[in-house]
Amino acid sequence: MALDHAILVSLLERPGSGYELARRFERSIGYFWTATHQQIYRVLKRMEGDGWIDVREVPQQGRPDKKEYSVAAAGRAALSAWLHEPIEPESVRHDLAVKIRGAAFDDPAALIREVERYRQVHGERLAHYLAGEVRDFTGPGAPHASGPPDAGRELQHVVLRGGIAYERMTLAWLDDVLATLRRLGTAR
Amino acid sequence: MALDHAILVSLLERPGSGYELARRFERSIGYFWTATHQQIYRVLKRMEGDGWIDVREVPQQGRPDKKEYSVAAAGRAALSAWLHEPIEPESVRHDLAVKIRGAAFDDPAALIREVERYRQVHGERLAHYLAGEVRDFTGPGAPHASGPPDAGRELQHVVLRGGIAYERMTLAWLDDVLATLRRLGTAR
DNA sequence: AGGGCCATGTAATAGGTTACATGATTGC
DNA sequence: GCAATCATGTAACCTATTACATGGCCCT
Repeated sequence: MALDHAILVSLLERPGSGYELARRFERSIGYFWTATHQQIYRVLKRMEGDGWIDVREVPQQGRPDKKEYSVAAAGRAALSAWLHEPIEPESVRHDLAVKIRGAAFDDPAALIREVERYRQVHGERLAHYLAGEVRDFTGPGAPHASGPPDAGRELQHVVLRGGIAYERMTLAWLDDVLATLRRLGTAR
Repeated sequence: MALDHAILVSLLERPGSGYELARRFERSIGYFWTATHQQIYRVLKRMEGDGWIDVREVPQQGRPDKKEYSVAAAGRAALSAWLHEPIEPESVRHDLAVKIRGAAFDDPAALIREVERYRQVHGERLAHYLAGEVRDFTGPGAPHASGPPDAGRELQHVVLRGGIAYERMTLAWLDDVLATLRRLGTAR
């Protein structure tokens, strides 16, 4: 279970409310860990009960008040313990791979449209990551573009590079899949 | 939920027992979908109840008897329906990415050993996939190495190529991560 | 005698998804 | 007036993981 730890990391990077965390899980952190607001509120409540995080009620005008969470000493210790604990590389789950093998018992050509849709989603994700990279890391207006090396920044960048590499690899593979499906469609 | 469908595909490729399916999920099918025997037995029972699969008791000598499952007409129809249903590309979950961003608040150098361990596991997976590719698809003794194009075979191969591409990409990224961590370790 | 493989399962717990629920403000 | 955004939550259900449980055969 790493949702706890993903939330702790996000709150260390910047304290925020459950709602704000949910938004981050749709963007940056969400590139490599997903969570819905329901999950987040549940985990926040549990971590607050365990003394891992502190809450501060923040009144706002023109908006509902919010609870701003920040990481407490116990939470930092729990994160540190987890960081030093070995974890096994997870196996992937690809619906699409199941569908491709299943297509052998159905109509392979019918899968082409589905694969094209996948291709488009991954193309959009890649464009989004690349835009984020320019904005936050490599572009001229990027924060601390020239300055002392910042560990947090470097680490965020290397994670983003992983996302970019993943999307590029996926796009190339989807092209391979499409070529294979088209070949099978015309072979007979 | 695609475990049902992954099992149906596997049983279409070759009927087998729950135990055999569990072994397949450690290998071939398991490259892109994981499941433990407990999950598999539960789903088999449910699919049998729904008439998606048929069972045949197979007595064996020197071994416990087994139940051999095969896909029934209703199961084939359910698979076909799922194949024609659009699915969203799933988001990834990478513990390691959480750890890398978390390392900014701990000791980045302490992560090096963990990343090296990951690197080794992925290197072994790649070697395993490549050996399987030679054995089953590209090697001289591969079945149907020369012959008419076989859709099932081609589709299994393109899925395997996806696994190979994934492992290669991951290894390259882990090298990038290691270089970044080492740079941060020596920078101060 | 002990470990590993074959073979099937139950039970408890944790984690994730979906649907429902409320209510104010801002902009079109 | 309607939709979107901000903000928080409950409840039901489904899925997945972990631990426990059994028992025979084969090999060293």
